[in-house]
Amino acid sequence: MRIATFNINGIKARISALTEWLEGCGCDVVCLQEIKSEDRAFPRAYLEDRGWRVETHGQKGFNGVAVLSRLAIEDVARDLPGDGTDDQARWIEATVIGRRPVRVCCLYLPNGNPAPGPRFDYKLAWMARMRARAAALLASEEPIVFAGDYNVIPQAEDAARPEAWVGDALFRPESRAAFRRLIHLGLTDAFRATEPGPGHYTFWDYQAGAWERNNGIRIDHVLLSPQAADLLTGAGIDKAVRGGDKPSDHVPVWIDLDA
DNA sequence: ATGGTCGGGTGCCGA
Repeated sequence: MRIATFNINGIKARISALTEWLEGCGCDVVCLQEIKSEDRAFPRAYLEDRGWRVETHGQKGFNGVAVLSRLAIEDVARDLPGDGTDDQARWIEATVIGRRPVRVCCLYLPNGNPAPGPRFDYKLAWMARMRARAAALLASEEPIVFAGDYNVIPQAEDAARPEAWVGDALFRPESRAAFRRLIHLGLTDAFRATEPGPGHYTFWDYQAGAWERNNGIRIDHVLLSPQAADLLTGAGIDKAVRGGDKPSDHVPVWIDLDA
């Protein structure tokens, strides 16, 4: 089972590039972030006609997540528990049925800038809520995948120019510590389990020729429960997508599970 | 549309 995560930065602007990538990626399940669309405006029928089951959790204008699946989907849940006043569409989870079922959580973690400030407070509170949700799911001892745009640069080696990110909400010690608290639950960073070392990025800013200079950061991650990590056979970053026509500023990250 | 660049809710704001 191949599962990917891709922050598409707007479904309307990305439908062509997304379709082209979907047709060649070999994915069974795709987690999308920043669909920037209400559910009723999402091109559900277009994707269903191409063989995908579609579950969305959108809102007008920004944020928004979706799960596409070639496999049967069960038990879809929207919103991250823990704050009934949070109306931002950043979380959807569902069970996909391969040779065995896998719980897939698709997340768009808050950016948090400017930091410090209320946006940064919201990011850290959201990460604490995610930790609680992950701990609750881990009690099932089933394969669970947490795939999405984490808006966290875990280590200096995950940025081409780490010095440029000091003080940014994506690289502040509090954000990195909260990411480590997720890892310390027993989760595995699937890409890092496969590809150690510097020079692997998933985001290049549209500004200042970041792509041409390879000035990237690794902020899109797939974390695995121990039972999912047992099934991991490969992981990768589809870097070439960034050089295509009308690209997102993020590229897809994928994993293969023996499931 | 801006500083540099994209996306959308718009005539800017979020990233």
